[in-house]
Amino acid sequence: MKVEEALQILKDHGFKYTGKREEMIRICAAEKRYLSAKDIMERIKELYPSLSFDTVYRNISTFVELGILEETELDGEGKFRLACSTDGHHHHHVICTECGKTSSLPGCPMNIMSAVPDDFQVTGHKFEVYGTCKDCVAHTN
Amino acid sequence: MKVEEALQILKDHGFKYTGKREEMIRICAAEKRYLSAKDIMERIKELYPSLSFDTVYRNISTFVELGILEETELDGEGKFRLACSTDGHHHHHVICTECGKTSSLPGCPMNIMSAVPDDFQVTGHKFEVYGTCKDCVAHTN
DNA sequence: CCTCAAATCGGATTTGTTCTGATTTAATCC
DNA sequence: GGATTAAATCAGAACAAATCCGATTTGAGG
Repeated sequence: MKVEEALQILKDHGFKYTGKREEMIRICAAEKRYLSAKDIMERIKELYPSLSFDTVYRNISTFVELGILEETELDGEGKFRLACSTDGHHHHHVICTECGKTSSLPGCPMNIMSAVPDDFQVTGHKFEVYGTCKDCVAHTN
Repeated sequence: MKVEEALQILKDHGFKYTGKREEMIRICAAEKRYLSAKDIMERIKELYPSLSFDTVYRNISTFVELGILEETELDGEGKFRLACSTDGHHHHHVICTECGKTSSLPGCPMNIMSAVPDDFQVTGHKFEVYGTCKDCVAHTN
């Protein structure tokens, strides 16, 4: 997803444009990596030194609800990255547990889903591969 | 996994036997369901009314490290269930997001893993299907 | 039994996140 | 363009899950 698309989605849903929102999206768009709320805070401080965490958290959850950001959970805290599903097919990621960097995996093991017992109404699924990326392996040596 | 197996694992690793540990394992063994630390606390209060969180949390993480319990995260809190991988093949679950109830899925989409880029050293993976179980669907109607 | 490390207690503390009420600001309408 | 208004932001309090701490108890081995 591109920054402009994300801003359009916000507009289409009647949300106001603010420089802070755009900057948050830009920060997420800048890296193929999951960022924590704290990471985003840190980066946004350059442009908006007095941004409160409330704003960051509230905007993040708006973005997640609108499908602008994807969420996962690492080390007991929420991590976020710009959604990329709209770029093409539904797919999943390998995630570096050290730095959050991601890489796409082709396809989705949805075929298994046909084996889900009838007494469950499926609402979603998560498939994530965890690992250590080249850079982080190097660092720990 | 059976309660006796779990206790044996503890013994083999030089951990002491305590009634509280056994009871925690029994509680988890009693249901094919993910329980939160709070759930476990509640249930154990019948036998041990004055158990402290610390004990529950510390024991839970010991159990997870030893592979006695499996961990996941729902609604921003850790949930746990007795590991069942040792019962047979490596597999995954459908999880009811309302009550934590689980049902097994056959196989694992590890075949996709061959597509993981070389610059990632894989350490683990998670595949979970989420849904609402029959009972919980009925409840919300 | 005695000893000692491990386990537990109880409460304080930390950390990530959400809430609240007051203030500011972007979009709309005259 | 200026007034209006609902949304966005702020600052800090409040919250909940989880961890840490020093003091006390307890299981296992000698």
